Amino acid sequence: MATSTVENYLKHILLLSEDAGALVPMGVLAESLAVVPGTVTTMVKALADSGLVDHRPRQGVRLTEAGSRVALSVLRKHRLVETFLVNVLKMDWSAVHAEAEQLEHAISDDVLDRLDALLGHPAVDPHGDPIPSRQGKLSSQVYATLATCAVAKPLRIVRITEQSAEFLQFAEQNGLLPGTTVRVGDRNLAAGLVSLKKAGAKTLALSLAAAGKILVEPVKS
Amino acid sequence: MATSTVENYLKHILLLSEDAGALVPMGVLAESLAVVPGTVTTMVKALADSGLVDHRPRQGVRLTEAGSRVALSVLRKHRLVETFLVNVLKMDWSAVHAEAEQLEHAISDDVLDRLDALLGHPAVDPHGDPIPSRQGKLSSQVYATLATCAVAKPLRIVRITEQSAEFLQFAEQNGLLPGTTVRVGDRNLAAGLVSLKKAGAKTLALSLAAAGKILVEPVKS
DNA sequence: CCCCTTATTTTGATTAGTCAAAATAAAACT
DNA sequence: AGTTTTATTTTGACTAATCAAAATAAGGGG
Repeated sequence: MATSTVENYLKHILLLSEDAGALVPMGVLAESLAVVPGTVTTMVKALADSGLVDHRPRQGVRLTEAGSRVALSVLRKHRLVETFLVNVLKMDWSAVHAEAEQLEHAISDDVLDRLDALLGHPAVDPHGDPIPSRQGKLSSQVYATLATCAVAKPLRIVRITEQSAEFLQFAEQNGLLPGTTVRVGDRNLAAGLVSLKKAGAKTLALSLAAAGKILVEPVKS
Repeated sequence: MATSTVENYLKHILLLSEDAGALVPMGVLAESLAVVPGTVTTMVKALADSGLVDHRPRQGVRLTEAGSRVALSVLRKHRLVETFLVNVLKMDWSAVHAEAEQLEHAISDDVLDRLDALLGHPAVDPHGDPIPSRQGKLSSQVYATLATCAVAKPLRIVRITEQSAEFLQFAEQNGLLPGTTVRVGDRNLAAGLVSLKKAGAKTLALSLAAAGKILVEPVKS
């Protein structure tokens, strides 16, 4: 099991590499980790020995496949924990980053999966940053869902991520088809309910699970 | 801020001292921490230097006032986290101890308070062990509440911990007075609801907040 | 009272992670 | 090209936490 220091190095390398595979200069990494450059050189060489990074002396460092897996897992924990802290514990936006910084190293995969389910499998965290999937995919084209989007803002439904006939019928009967514009009136995570407003129609209540299957994008107005 | 190793030493000393102030032998502590005795001697001397414990050479160690505060705070985190994992994330009883062991060192007081509120201020964890109060009081005579007790088992109401007239009237009108025997039918933490069964009466739904104010004890039958 | 067992403490080493400061390589200007 | 600036790497040292194994007390029989 990687120590939390190792996890941090990998996470920072991931976040600092512009596009996948780009070399991160040692000085930049040192700055980001609030550590002197010499320390980074030492650690990075150790990480390279364990096969987690690829170290190009005097040039920089990048993640290997194995390192990338670890880094994405840590990032997933970080962002899901942030989402939990804001959506369930009603914590302040600005305070959650520091908290998550600690918790991301202490939380197990099992707990994480349950948290993910509780939150309705959000695609983005409260800041709008994409949450890597369980399989370690970090999609750049990310849609929010009705379970995770901003409230009160007008949204266009873009996709229903559920194949079952029952669910699709339910969506059709309530006019929740791709293209439709809706707004989330209120979201009560404790009760697992989302209330939805459609122009010229009465308010509709939706379970969190159902809401999580409806992808939306902000309407540019 | 105490390192998590320090927190662990203090927590173990607390749990191993039969009554407050009893000396814990070094060997017992070493066993409990899965560490060789020499290590414990070294660490305990360091803890004594920081004023967290009182070390009696060749006899044992006990917590000081300051050490006790830290230890109780860690224990509170551990037990509240366990309660959260079982009651909200529906994790297995047996698995939560190891998880909480990690999380207890990563969680802030702020997060803990919010978790405590979400759970309805439980007095005991899923194992029935008492949860220290925010002020660091660990009551030995501990009652469960309708928000935290075992389901389906018959329980006698022993106390209503709420002074407001409205609440007491509500309790009286629904026959929830000390001495009454009830059973919890189902508890849905996501929805914040507890359903209550009284012999020869229809099922009654109660909010988690209300349930948390009603202390009960198991009926010995 | 002396020896023997048992618990505790010392001593010397090790690992992970860090810093300060000197040494080195690469880039960037004249 | 030659020199200066800048980034990186080395080197030596430190802290927290640990172990192995030797040294030291404390008690408990005989």
